[in-house]
Amino acid sequence: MTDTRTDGRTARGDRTRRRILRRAADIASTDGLDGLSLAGVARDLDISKSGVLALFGSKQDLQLATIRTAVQIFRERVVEPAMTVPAGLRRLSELCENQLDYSRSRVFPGGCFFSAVSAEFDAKPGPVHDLIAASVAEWTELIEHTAEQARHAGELAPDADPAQLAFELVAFLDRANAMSVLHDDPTAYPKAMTAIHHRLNPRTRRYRS
Amino acid sequence: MTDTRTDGRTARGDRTRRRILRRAADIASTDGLDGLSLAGVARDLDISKSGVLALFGSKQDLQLATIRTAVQIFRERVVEPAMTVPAGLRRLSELCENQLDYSRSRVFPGGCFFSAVSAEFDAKPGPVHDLIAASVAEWTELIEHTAEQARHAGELAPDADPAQLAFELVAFLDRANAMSVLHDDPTAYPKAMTAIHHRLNPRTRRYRS
DNA sequence: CCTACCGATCGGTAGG
DNA sequence: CCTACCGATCGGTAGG
Repeated sequence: MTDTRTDGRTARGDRTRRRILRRAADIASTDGLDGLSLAGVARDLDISKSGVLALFGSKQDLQLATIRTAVQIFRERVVEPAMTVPAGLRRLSELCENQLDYSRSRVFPGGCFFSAVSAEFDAKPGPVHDLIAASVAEWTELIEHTAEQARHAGELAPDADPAQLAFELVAFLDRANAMSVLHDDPTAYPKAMTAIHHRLNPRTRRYRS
Repeated sequence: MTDTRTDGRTARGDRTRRRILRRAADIASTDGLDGLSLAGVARDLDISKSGVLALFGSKQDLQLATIRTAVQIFRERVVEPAMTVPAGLRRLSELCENQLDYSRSRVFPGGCFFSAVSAEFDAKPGPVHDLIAASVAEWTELIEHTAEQARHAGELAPDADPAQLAFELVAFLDRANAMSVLHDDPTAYPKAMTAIHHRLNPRTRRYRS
């Protein structure tokens, strides 16, 4: 069970698993998690459909593992780099800029992975919906929490509303992604940057909820 | 060709066609335009799959006709009622409120039809993508045009940026729909209303781009 | 990880 | 609008 031959097989399985998941996340960002087919991802990676199924058990399990992979990529690309700057307004700005950069640079070919699959599963009950909703909520709560830290640090007006601010910031981020992917509109990201800076910069920080 | 028997058949075909399209729009708002299947809509309406195909020609033609139906419903529900109030700030406000009401009241069971199908087809080239993009652009251009009218009427600062204002307003509308459908969050629409009023109300109209 | 298979469902056609 | 059919593709299983 633990000899080198079995270890080699396990290691190979892990590598294949990661290749499948990365490809699955790319496919899902353009075609959706339902549009993601076992046969399709297998064909792309030159393995058999049953090979994919042997590693993941069922299509739904592949969908769930794909979402977890996208969460990990999002964390590495957007969240973790912002944790190197101090909590508060600077970190809030950094999170927004990183998210726009993640969308703009097409880390996933269909733009933001979560915008794509949220709209697909928002009205469909089940474990896939629930994992997407929890993953998205984690992000919006981070934005809101960071806004609250900024308020506590005196970087926002004492009567500022962190939940309202988070709503507006996330709205700008999502809208920029949608405009860019649907219309290929180059003004999308600059408009989001302008809107975000108006909410976060000193000159307009007097703005109240 | 024009006797009563043929007329009766044509009239029956039109009625069936409308029933199919209204049902197809409901299905597409939750399951997407690809999730919409000829057999599925036929089953729901107790007609044969080939009956649907006889009336629409192909699945893609059904998808295109479904989008046109949703556009018509959106116009009747959101745009036309706002045309009874004067152009400018009041109409801009009315358009936003009507859109929130259209989303909140679930005219389509999956929330805003266009948010659902935009995310589905934004990264897929073809005539369905193009019709969705054109329909969505018509709406955002109406918002921008109305903001421009408000500026000309002196209801916005002379240096206000209608395109930037439209970006922010549409962002709030889309975000409220997404939060409500994905998380069933009751705070979504009030937050959008708050954000919109801050952009459009006298007290904060001094806000500049 | 593989081949070989299963039933179900898909979009679409033939012919009426 | 219908019945009867087509090939293709789907997710999944058997057995290795």
